[in-house]
Amino acid sequence: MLRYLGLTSLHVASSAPRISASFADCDDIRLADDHANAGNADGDYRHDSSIRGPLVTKLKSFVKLDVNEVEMLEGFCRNSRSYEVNHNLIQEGSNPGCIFIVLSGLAYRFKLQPDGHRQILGYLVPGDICDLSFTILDWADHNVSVLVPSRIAKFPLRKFIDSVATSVNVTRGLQLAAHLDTVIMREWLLNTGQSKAEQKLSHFLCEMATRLKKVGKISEDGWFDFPVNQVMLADTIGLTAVHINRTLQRLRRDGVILLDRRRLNILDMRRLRATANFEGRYLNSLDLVS
Amino acid sequence: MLRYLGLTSLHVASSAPRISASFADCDDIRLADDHANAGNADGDYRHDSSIRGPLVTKLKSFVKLDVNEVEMLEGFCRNSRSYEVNHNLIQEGSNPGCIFIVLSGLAYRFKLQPDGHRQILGYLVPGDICDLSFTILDWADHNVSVLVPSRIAKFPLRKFIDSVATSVNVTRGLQLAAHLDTVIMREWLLNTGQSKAEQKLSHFLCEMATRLKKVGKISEDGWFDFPVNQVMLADTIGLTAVHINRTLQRLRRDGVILLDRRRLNILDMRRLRATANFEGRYLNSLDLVS
DNA sequence: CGGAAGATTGATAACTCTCAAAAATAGTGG
DNA sequence: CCACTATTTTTGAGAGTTATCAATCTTCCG
Repeated sequence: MLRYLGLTSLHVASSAPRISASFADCDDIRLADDHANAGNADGDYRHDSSIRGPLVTKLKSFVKLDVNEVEMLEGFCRNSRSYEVNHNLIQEGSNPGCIFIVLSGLAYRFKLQPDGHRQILGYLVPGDICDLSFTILDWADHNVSVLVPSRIAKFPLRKFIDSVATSVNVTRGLQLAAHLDTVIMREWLLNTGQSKAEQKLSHFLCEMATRLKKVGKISEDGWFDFPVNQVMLADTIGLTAVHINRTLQRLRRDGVILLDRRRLNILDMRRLRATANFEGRYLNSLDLVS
Repeated sequence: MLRYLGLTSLHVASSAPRISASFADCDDIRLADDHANAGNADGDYRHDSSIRGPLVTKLKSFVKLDVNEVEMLEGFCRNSRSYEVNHNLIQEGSNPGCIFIVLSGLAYRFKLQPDGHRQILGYLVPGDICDLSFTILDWADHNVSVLVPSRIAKFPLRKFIDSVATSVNVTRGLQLAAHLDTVIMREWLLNTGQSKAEQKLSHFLCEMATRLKKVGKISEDGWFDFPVNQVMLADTIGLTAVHINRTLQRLRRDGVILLDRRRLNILDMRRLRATANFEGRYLNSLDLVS
């Protein structure tokens, strides 16, 4: 029952004014290991997500999985460790030879240009894999780094490909996961093409909130860890940090969001979505209808 | 030998001041049909590209193909027709049930927002397929339209998937083609994140020139059809048409490009690449090393 | 020829960047 | 727990870039 206590304490903590660890890895370490072989009967999703780890939760939103398939996915996550801030998981131009699965924390994809410009290309929340495209070409065209202390599983690419091939459902689930990455990227293209800073920023906040909510990282009172600093926000949506700062201030002044010490609370989602022109559908468009 | 005459006339025409048809479909119609069953021995690539059609050329840059595999690809292109400007190939939210292969001309992917903003997400040059992701999910998250009169092949999705599955090389070639689309999209994200109009526009021109050159659409004297008007350029890189106009003028005044009546000539590629921070490597990174 | 679409121009407003400095916060070791 | 440093956030002023709007000119096409 210790495991449940661990979970409970997490949930309780989340209504306290500050959750220091929901993004850090300490909470989830035991979960990932203790419950690897659990094989519980299907419960509700919130329950599942905590017990089974985020990868299973994510794939279960795409496809039905039997016990063996869940076991396979958990096997991918068994060998995990904690990475410190700024650890480079994948280097542009390298051949990683393995895939990484984010179990807790936050990672990001980015490119660097000779002129110093850093463009952030995407974020990886718990349950996300980097990089499924290695099953096609084991050569990275961009970097992946860790944003906060994160627990991340590593699994040999060759074994991964062979395992996945044994299950139609897992194969399809992972294909859909990869496709969702593409869909999100297209939405980013749409968003960065917008002219106004407030709209771009709002859209990004909407997306992150929606994705984090899906993996249970937002507490009931609406607060969630949001460790993306203003320089990163700038490199994400293609503005300067100073301008990000002023845009955030406007959102705060208008009572749309609260943002303090790397924790965010969206007070007026309706308004944020409106200014963002945010249609969350693309994030759920691949989900099972059932 | 009529076929060769057809080719020759195309090549000759390309050194004349104006090539009216290199983007239009009339030239390629016969090629696609007449040579579907040619099965020539391997010649040099330039030769292949004209005779075999752009799809085979493209995949041959990724993988080695035997006669049967070439035949399969040509089979995909056999049922082709000409589409007029602005014909909508794929509608957001629809289930096309087939794939389209651009044989000649130019098509583009785009999204429309409620506020009227149109974002162009990518261009399809001859040899490009839309959309390989339908093999995963037959549901379009964006639109695809035709920019100039274009010859485009249509092939049933179900049959496509089954055929492809019979060949390891074709499967891998198509996977790489899909992956290249992703790589290009990431580069767009990098590019649209840049701050300066001149850089963004230059980068886009570099990319299009490089891709079109690869499929033999640029004549020896450097001219090529470039039917992307200033409104579309604006919607591509996220600026207004007026600003595009002024940026183009600067590029012309500086002697970097010539652009007249939908035909473009890049006079100073070195300078264009420099202002664009363009590293064409990403476009060739999946090619066979051989 | 005549209308439609596309390109160009000018003036002005709005937005975003740059630079530099100060304030607040986070992280570290004593 | 405090002191100290590094990082991050905030502020201000001014310059530079881009958007907006409306009009004119050019090209395209039937």
